[in-house]
Amino acid sequence: MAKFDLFQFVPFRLNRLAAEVSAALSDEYQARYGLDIPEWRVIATLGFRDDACSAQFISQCTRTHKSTISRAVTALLERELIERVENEDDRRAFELRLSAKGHALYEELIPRLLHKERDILSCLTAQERKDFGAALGKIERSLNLVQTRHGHKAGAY
Amino acid sequence: MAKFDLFQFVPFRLNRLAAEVSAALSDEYQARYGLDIPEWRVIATLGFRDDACSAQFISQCTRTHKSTISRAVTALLERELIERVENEDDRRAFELRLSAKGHALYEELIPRLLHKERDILSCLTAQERKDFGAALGKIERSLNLVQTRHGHKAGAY
DNA sequence: CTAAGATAGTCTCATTTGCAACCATCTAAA
DNA sequence: TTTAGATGGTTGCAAATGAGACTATCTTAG
Repeated sequence: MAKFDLFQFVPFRLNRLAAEVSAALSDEYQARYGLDIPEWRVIATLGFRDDACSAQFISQCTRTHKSTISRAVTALLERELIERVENEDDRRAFELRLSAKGHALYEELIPRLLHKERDILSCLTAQERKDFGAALGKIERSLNLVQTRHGHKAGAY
Repeated sequence: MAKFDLFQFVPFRLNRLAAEVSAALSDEYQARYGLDIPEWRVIATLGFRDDACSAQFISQCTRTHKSTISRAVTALLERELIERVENEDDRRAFELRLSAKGHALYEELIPRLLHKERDILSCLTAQERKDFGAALGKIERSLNLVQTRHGHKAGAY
């Protein structure tokens, strides 16, 4: 059998790398702002979109379980970082959006995170970064992880 | 502020991708062989190395908490997939190695996993795969995730 | 209109995991 | 040697997470 090298095995490397990068970032949003990962994902999704969106939407596009998102939403509502209003068209769903306070946090946090990302990727040349991103994109598309313009997982509809 | 795009944010993408790839692989080692992720990591590390190694070593090179490894080792001992012998030089540590049964499982599992990996990366050209691996390597090295020939985390010693 | 099934969100429960205390052993320094 | 601190491994506990039941609401077929 061809010798197997765990440290060359891409799934393993992705896991390890993702864990490490997350740990590096959590210094920013966790230690400084008291956000855990699901909460940060809610904030990031709401901040990214100008209009409101549902918990379901956040769950789908961040690939986080709906119960996890539900808890994060509850916590963020209590901290008044987001707002929730009834959806007139569908009273099961709620429209979520950042509050002014949440938006301020978002605007403060984003540059820090982008800076961290730049740090982490600074070991690559500009071309390598571009190629790396493109490769990630290809793999994402082939695994059906990508969002369409309207934020729905391609292939899920 | 420059508009932030969560879906272009590499840390987020790595997390999502790693989770998805792990899920795809766990069909193999979980459903088929009843191994969870930490157990698979123990098996993979022991199978990769010809000689025995300690739980501590596995913990370090897979970046998995030592208590998690300890539990995985206990489970694998019970299933007789690995063996543990006292280390004469240091009676705190144990030498771990695959049992014959464990080795058979390893030999059976590895081709399946490599096949899955190939599937996942088949959306890339050979050159892109090479470049992607190289980029991962650069990032790993810059984050100090890489192992030396003797299996120690570079920079940790 | 009604019934059956789908969907949004919450909640409870079981599992997983990290943390940290702990024990045993080893190392180094006085 | 003695002692203080480091290290390998285990375990109890608490926090985080996913599965899935459940309620309320919506949709669609008849």
